[in-house]
Amino acid sequence: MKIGELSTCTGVSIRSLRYYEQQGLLTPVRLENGYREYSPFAEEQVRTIQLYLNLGLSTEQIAGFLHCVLKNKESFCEEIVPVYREKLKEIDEQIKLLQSIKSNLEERMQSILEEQSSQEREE
Amino acid sequence: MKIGELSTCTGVSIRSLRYYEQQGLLTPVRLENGYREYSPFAEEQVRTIQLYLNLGLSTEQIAGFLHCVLKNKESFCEEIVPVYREKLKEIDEQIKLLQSIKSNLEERMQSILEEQSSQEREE
DNA sequence: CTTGACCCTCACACTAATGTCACGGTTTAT
DNA sequence: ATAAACCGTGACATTAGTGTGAGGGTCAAG
Repeated sequence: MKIGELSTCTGVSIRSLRYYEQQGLLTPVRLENGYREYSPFAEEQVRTIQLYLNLGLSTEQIAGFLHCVLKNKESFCEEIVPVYREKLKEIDEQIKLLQSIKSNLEERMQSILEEQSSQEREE
Repeated sequence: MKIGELSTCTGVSIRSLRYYEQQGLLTPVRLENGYREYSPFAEEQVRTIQLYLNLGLSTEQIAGFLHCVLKNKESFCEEIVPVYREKLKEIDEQIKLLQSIKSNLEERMQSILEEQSSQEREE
């Protein structure tokens, strides 16, 4: 399978496929003419990469356990647990920050709206 | 007040003060020697900028209402309401996304831990 | 043999605020 | 007069994944 086919059947851009290779996530062989040749398993592999990217993991983190996940069930890969834990912690912090900003914004919004309506009554 | 003093008394780096100027948030006059001279109000102005940056607004957004906020009470500035609304919408989307990723991660984590403990019992 | 559809590499752009370095002028105190 | 402490501009780096374009090789069908 050449890169164009893999791109079409996965919906991932050629640019991204080459980037994943550069990050060590894909290792196609090269034909004599220099073209990348992907095994049939590459399709699933790309979908797996996308799955983890959508979980907010970096290519570097994914590179750390991808080889294991592709051979075994995810639950067999101990490498993945600390990554999940770290990501969860990070997400919790982000949510907390966003919620505090949200409260702050809502309060300010409320003050403005109240004051504006009281000004209207005075006019 | 020169830039070093303003930096010291606000805790904002000189680099950032110059950047704010470039973004139209600060407009110090220039002395004959080319040095920036800030008015005494600049200190409050910088604190105000920081406040809005910490609410996650961009310098461009801040530039849109800063002049008003510095002259009037915030509640007098209608320009600010749509910015707050937009930011709130954005934050809600981010929180939603983070929470769905969080659930997903927690489920996966749970599966792994359950399966691992069941494997231990088999050994 | 030419055209079109592939493929290759390299490299710059993007976002946004900040850090940092180079290079050079100014002011102040000794 | 010289050194230290300021100030100025300009430019590159950072993050991480992706888009995009240049310039050029390959291959298959007509």
